[in-house]
Amino acid sequence: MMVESASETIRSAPSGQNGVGSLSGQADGSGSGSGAGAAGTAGGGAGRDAAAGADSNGEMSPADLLHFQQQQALQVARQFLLQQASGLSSPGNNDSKQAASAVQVPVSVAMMSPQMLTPQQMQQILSPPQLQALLQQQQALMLQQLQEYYKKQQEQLHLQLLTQQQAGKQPPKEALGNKQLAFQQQLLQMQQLQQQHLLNLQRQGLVSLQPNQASGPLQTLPQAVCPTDLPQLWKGEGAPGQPAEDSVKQEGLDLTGTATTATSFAAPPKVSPPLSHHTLPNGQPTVLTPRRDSSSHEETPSSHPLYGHGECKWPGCETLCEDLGQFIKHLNTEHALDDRSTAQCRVQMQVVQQLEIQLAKESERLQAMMAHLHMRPSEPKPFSQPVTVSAADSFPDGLVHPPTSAAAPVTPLRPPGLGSASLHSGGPARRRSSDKFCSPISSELAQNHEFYKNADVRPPFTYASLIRQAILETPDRQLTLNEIYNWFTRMFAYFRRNTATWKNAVRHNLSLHKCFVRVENVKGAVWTVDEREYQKRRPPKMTGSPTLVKNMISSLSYGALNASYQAALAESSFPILNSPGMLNPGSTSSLLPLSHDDVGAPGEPLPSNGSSSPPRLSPPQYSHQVQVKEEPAEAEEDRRPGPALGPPNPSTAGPAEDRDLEEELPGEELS
DNA sequence: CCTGAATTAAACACTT
DNA sequence: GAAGTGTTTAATTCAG
Repeated sequence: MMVESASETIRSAPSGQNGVGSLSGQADGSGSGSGAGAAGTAGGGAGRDAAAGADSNGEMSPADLLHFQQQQALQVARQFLLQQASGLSSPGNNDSKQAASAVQVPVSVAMMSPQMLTPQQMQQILSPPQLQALLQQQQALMLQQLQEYYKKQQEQLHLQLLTQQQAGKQPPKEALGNKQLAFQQQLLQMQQLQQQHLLNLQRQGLVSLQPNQASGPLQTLPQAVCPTDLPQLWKGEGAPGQPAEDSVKQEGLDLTGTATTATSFAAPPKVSPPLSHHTLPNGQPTVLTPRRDSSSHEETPSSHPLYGHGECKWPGCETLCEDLGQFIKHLNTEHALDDRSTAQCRVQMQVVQQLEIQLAKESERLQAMMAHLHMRPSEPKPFSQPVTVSAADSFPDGLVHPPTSAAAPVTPLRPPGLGSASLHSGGPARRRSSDKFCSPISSELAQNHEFYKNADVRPPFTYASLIRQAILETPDRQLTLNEIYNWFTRMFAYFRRNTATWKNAVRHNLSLHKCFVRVENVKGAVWTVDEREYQKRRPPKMTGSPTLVKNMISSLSYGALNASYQAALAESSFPILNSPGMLNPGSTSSLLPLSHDDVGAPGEPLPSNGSSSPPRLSPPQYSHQVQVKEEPAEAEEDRRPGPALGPPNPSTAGPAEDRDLEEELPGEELS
């Protein structure tokens, strides 16, 4: 299986280069090939290029390999995610009859999405002493077990890693083996992450995974639960549209006798202490419910989270076991601590991680919504923040973390604020809506600087905006072509390869856009940016569709969550929505740079722009600017590029810009 | 469906 | 002549 998928991915990889855009890339290749039939040269070129791509893949570099493996791991994770999501509806399905094993606690608790319960509610449900005792008991128990296992695992993993790394040094012959090893390493990383996550969650008390799943990632889950549905979940009505009645009923009967939030949450008290037969192979009990058979709670109720409905719930296993004893035996033999198991664990970890991230997002969104509506959230971010942080910081071992960027461990392949754009959006850099309306390249870049620097992910900006950024970042706002190249390679890992392509694109953009002005300098030709031109070329879209502007503004101001907004969020996870700043309604500062860049405030917050005044942009100004910004630009277009950059923000950049231009290009251009 | 923007590829001219 | 730089054209894709 490994082999097949590997080769397949390799095959498809060439065109995409970054794997992401393989589809469009291929289409491109063939398209231009056939289309270029008319133009003989072009066709030949395309063909040759494709061949070259294949070549380069034949001898995949280690980096490529790793990248490809990352993609694959993610793929697998996504699949699992889907599975888990569909199996979600039957949360506590597993037996509760049996004296609950330690793991069971979180199971039942999990269903109730505790993070949504206020302390008050909890107190209503349980008497304080009860609650206290319960919590302590469970937490201690879980913690102990998890830590124990985690420790063991660590040692094992370490050893494995060492051996793997050694083995991985062998060259071509064992390419395949190496791939597997590397893949497993990836998976190991994931697993560790997951373990840690679980620990953290447990520490935070009563936090479990089920709710996350219930609110699954909008991007991936087919039956994603929209935020408005969540309350229903809290009420114990089961996942909407899912045949979860059985499990719910079961849970209710066994534990509490009712299915309401309150009572079902009270279930845990029954949970009896340790008694688990052996150390649990993985600390996350709830997730491994089968999607389909979850409703049929036939045979043996078991105390093991990995055992249910007479079969092993280990991912991809489904081995039938007569009873618990047999299952335990099976578990110990088939799912011992080996490479495969750890790999699978790792995948599962990724699943959980994704879900947690999603939950965090939703929580934050809720916060923002409530803030907007002047409601006071009863519980300010139970663990939405920790989710992100915990993965990164609470890693005692430091064993196999991606040495890349800080962002990498949490969201391996995508920049924190960037969402899935680079992950599974169509082409690499094509169609970057973020570039148009949402993402301020400067702030986005500042935030994810490390990420782009290290991750081989194509930045979601247009060449033009990147070039501009490069130029504007310099003190004198001018760069030679070569310096621009260097900036690209310095700032983005992605541009460290494929040089011919993007360099050509850079040159092309420099020539194509009027906003880039070539200036003969003492030391040769340098390129500068004509901000006015740059701004001019963007507005049209905004002016063209007032509704769009409106939507955007409302989004920015946390207005109604209209459908398009949701869709956009789900689909592409706009940076603007995900960026930390945006999640905090109060922080106008984060909001400002955002628009001020792409709205085109000429005065970019540059390190050293002596002339234009960077620190202006007060909120009111900003919003005003958004709405009006077109006018000046267009008027300016018709008229001459005079001092009229419009009322909103005239004096700042306009004149300054002018001065710059006049200085650098003696009047000639600006036609 | 049309249009504009962006990307990619390629040819060509010019300079070093 | 090769390499780098700059300009231009064309094809394609995508979003509005």
